[in-house]
Amino acid sequence: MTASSIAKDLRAEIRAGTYKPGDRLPSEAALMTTYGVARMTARHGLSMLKDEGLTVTRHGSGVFVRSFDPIVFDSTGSGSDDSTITPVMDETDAGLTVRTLAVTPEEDPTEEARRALGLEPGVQVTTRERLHVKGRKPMLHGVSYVPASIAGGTPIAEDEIGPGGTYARLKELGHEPVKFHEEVVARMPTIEEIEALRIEPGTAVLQVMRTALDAEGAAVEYSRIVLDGGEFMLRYDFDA
Amino acid sequence: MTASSIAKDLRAEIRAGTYKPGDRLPSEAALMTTYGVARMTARHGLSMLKDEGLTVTRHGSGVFVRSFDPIVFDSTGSGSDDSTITPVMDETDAGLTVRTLAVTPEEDPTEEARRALGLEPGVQVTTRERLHVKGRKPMLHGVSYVPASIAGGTPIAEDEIGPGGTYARLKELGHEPVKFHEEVVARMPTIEEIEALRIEPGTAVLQVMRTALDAEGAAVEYSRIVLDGGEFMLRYDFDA
DNA sequence: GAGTGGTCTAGACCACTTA
DNA sequence: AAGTGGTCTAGACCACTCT
Repeated sequence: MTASSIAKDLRAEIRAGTYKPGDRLPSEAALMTTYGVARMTARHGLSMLKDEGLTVTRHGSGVFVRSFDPIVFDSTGSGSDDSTITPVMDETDAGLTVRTLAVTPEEDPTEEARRALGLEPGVQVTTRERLHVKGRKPMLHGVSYVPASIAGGTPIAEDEIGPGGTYARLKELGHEPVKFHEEVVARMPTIEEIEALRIEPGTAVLQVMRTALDAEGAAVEYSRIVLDGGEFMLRYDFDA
Repeated sequence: MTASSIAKDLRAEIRAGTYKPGDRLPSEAALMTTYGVARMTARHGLSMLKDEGLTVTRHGSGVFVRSFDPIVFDSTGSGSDDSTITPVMDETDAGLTVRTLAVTPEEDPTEEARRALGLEPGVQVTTRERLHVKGRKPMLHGVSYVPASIAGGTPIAEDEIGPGGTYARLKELGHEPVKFHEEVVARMPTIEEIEALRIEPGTAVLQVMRTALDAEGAAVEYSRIVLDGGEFMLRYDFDA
């Protein structure tokens, strides 16, 4: 018997519902005896399921079937219900609270932000870094860049930005975002993200890169948002 | 020395650019001697990088730094350039060709499709399954569901659907899609997807679930699209 | 204390790639 | 043929959880 066939059997049983979300799978010792393999082989079989995102392991406790009941991240939506957050409005629903990690009034932008905002080299930006938390679990990490020529001396460069967040302040400053451009990739988390968002092995992250444009078509904000793929679903509504 | 510290060193060297995309990393044997560890420990260190999506391994050849140069999947876009595909228009750019895998004129929908289309239990659908391929590499797998009451007896239920695909035929039938609703999740691929799309270890997939609505607000098509996360980036343009 | 998963060692044989 | 990664064994010690 091989690690792959152990994984195959357990995977089939999970799909069939023999093991349901939250259930514990057989221990490594149990798999060793039932399949007659060395411990490393049983472990390898279990680690395959973990890498597929089918299970989570708890040290000293066991291997458990994972569940997925996502929060909806709705960029195009205006309203929101209990399980939806609408980041453009900067509301926080779905039991999430925002923690502002850092505000830097003037800073050299990352190359990525500089290009998204269409800035010349050397031009500075105001940077806001935040974490959205649900209970004790960090769910979403966001960094927002606004040209310092717009944000300087305004609440955007302060720790307390006020109700409605960056977009509300931009509107007051005559730079209301009217168009948005988003790019989305799915990738495995970096080590830093695994720690910051406490991401389980076998979980991908969604990275959303959003550029907000004002009525003149000028880029007034760029956000780089990383979401725990095990916790979120994106939603977009648009016309043909 | 531990597996983690080997991974840490190599990760830092990849980020620093010591090893660039396409470069080969030190072999397991080399790591055993430089770090003075057993082979399984060196392997474990390398496998961490693979699981993070930083490297790809080629059996008998070595471990190489991965590159990411994505094709843009632009649902909201109308035009398209060399590296963009606009699925709503059913055009295939970016060197992709479509292979129709199966067309089923009448079938019970999956529960997922039934709910998205708002159909009563027992109502049947026309199903089209396709694969988008770039050279020999499968890139995207899509399954499309249209109520059989609409698609029956039309080219949508034929192998050859004609220019413009499902959306062009729906328009001719008086059910032009005017609104779209998309949901996106990032997850690890299933075994079937790993085989069908030839997905590298450490790569996530993007799953796009799209519902198309006609002018009456009726759902006329539901698509479930799975994209290789190592090959694609999604793009959305929308107004506030 | 008993049971669980996490890590590491030392060695074997196999499969694939490159030259 | 030599070098590479893929798999498995048998055993050790450690860290964490549960009762």
